[in-house]
Amino acid sequence: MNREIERAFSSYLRKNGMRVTPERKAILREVFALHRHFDVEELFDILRRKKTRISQASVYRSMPLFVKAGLVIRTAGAVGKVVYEHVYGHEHHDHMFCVKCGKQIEFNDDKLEKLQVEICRKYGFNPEYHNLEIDGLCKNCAKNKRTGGKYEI
Amino acid sequence: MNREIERAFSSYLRKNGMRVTPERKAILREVFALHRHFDVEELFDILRRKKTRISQASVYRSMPLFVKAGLVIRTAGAVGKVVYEHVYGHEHHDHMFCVKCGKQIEFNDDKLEKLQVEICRKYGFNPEYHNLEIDGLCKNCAKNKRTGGKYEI
DNA sequence: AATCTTGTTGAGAATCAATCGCAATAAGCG
DNA sequence: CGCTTATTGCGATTGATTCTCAACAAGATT
Ligand SMILES: [Mn+2]
Ligand SMILES: [Mn+2]
Ligand SMILES: [Zn+2]
Ligand SMILES: [Zn+2]
Repeated sequence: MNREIERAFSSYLRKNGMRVTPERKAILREVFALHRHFDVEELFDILRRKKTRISQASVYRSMPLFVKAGLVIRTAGAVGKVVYEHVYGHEHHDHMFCVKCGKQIEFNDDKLEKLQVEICRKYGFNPEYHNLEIDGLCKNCAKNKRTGGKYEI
Repeated sequence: MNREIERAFSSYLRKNGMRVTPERKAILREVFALHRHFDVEELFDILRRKKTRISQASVYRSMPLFVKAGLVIRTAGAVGKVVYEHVYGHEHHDHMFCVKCGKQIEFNDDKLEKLQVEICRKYGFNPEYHNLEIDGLCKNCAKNKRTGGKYEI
């Protein structure tokens, strides 16, 4: 993981009278080693499978800190589940999600971003953040005709 | 509530070998009397405050039926909570959500919808449904300078 | 380096939403 | 009116997240 990230987080902690602990650093390291969306359970499993003896409670307690520090966001996942993704050093993107095979496509369209801002202006709304998830069928699943599908909406 | 909705739902039930019960009808009636996003807890409270003696389990069991029948969707709410909204007879719309006062703006922009379809085509993706939530500050809250805010992201 | 203050940790209990199991009930059909 | 079987209510259960609290340790102070 990047030194820069660790420094950014430590700085955030100190600025808010919190402490830099090995647990927090270890969790953060895993978050940035995971290049996909994940939930706390997955993250905890990974930490447990390694030597670390970090408690579940600490993982749950750390996530909101990462979010507030601007390093991680809560993002799109199966509806109703809390899912995270690291964003520090990444560009903003939106998602397509195949309801049949679970495939996830990340995309970024400049025209779309601009259009959203424009629409907000019409409503006098000040956008800070947005989340767009398009559900449907990926190229593969679209041709192999639809059947059941484990990721029902 | 509209007779038409009840008929549509009854028809869906019969078509699938399920039964039309007074409980299901009562829950559906409340869902369509509620003109905003809601979670199961709210819905159950409303039902309980009225004469009805419908169990929580029945409410939880009914929601997926309404969704499958195309009368209701799971939609945007505080991230991580399961929130519903009735859609039968309503046009598709997206949401802006004020993180300070909780105000919700529903909007529909044709250009935005078309652009999304276009982007999907580029990825060979077959969109079926999408969910766009823009978080930020509403007109009012934007001028009254930002402070805390009970609806943190 | 030793000491002090106070934020943090781990473990398990507690909480909360959602689901389940089952006996009693009642929808739908002949 | 009966028969079949889906549905209900209730309480128990699961699963995720939060809380409690005593032991610990980060970071400031001397
Ligand atoms: Mn992503
Ligand atoms: Mn809406
Ligand atoms: Zn697919
Ligand atoms: Zn507002």
